[in-house]
Amino acid sequence: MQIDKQAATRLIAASEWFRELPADVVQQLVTLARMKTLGDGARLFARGDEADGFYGVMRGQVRISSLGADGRELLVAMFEPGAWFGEISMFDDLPRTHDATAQGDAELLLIPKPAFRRLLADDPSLYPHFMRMLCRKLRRSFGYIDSAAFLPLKGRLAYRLVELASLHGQRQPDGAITIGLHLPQEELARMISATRPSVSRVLKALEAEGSIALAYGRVSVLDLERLQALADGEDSD
Amino acid sequence: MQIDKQAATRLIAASEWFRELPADVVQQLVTLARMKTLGDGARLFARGDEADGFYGVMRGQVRISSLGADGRELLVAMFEPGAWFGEISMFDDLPRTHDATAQGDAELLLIPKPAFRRLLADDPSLYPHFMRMLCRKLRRSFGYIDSAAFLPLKGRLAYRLVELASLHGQRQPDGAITIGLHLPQEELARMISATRPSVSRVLKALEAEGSIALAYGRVSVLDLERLQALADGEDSD
DNA sequence: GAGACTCTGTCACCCGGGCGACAGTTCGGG
DNA sequence: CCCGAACTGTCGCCCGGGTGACAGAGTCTC
Repeated sequence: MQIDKQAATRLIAASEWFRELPADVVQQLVTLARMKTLGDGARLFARGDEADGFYGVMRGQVRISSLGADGRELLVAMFEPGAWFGEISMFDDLPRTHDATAQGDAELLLIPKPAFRRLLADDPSLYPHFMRMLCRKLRRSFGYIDSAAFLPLKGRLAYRLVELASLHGQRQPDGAITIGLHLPQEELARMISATRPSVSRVLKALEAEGSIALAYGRVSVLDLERLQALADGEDSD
Repeated sequence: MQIDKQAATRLIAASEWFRELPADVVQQLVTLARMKTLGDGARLFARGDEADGFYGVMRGQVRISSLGADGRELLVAMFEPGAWFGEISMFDDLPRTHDATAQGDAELLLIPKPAFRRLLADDPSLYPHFMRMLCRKLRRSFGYIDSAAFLPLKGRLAYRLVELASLHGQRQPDGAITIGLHLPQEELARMISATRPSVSRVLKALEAEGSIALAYGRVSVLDLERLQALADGEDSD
């Protein structure tokens, strides 16, 4: 698997994780990095697997999810080109917390764990930044927990749409925010642990209110304030 | 507020967070630490507050919780003497993520944020350890999210009891594990976002199975395996 | 040991949302 | 351009668990 040094350098240097690294360290990482190609639906790792390294997305998408004992899936995140994931096991040396599978053909850059750890050991000044990244993830988890604990389906969906808009949203000339993911209702349902028909009902309701616009496998946010209010539990139905 | 140097030294030196610190640094922390006394039910901080420091429990208990828009409470954790909390805001400099109130009269040790940050700055070798602590918290969050997403009430309760047993359990001579907290059903209900009557029903069922023993405001675990199986979603009702 | 408070058991009623199913629509590939 | 696959709208039925309420039991205080 030939590695595209240009692209790898860009992926690393532009990432939130490594953007503060000096150029020579980035180059060093590039030489240590490996390429990984995955076909649509291929599993990268599963919860409980020992971790091989830290992954960056070059092409395609990676789906992060949890599987219930009954086979139901909780869709935790979708990573797109430029994003990095899998860091937790780098820091605590424990197994993977989630499943990761390719969504569409994907190309990933892998920084092997030894390389990552050496990077840290060589330059401890990286820690504060990485720490902040972890804290951010924790805060996001707490937000999700609260939304799951307090909100009815409509609120949870609104919460998730706000998040998706901020992570994957593209502002349109008319002010709408299109979510740049293939988002069938089934997929949304898996994100908020609900069922497809329920999501359908609520989406229709939100559309009727004018809060969102719907297209085949696609959602746009028209009234972010309104969704935010719903996500905050302002139950003005 | 006079600070008991003996006790403070013990609290710091024995903690999971600071146990690797050399004695002189511990002493330095003691001199920088402040004492805080809280009456029953007094609020230490609320979500959104700016953070003043890192807290250790000397006496009493601290309740960590989240408040929904409708006033419902999600009980996240109860900290007892020896435990430390409030670290997230130390690392990312952002506001508190949860509410903290005293449960019964409590005495806390506060390491002010500047002191904590200086500690880190002076000795970056502390980072890896703190990072692991954060990762642990993240993993716990993920566990909670999964349990909330996949398990019915009975499973969620079992999950929580297993956790409580490991955090607050005291092994009895007869092999039972008594949970060393005052645990009325109302309290359990707040932990798993359910209602008291439902918890009552499920507790009775678990008692009838012989998985737990109940007393007034107290729960003992008799069959940890069984609870674990329920928490894993093995739905052999 | 009386009274107050807290905790527990258990009702009857209700409702959000799951389940299963099916028809209609949109899209994409040959 | 057509066919099959993927997606959506919408049923009717059902059930886990919420709501409100009340009586009984345990515990603490004075």
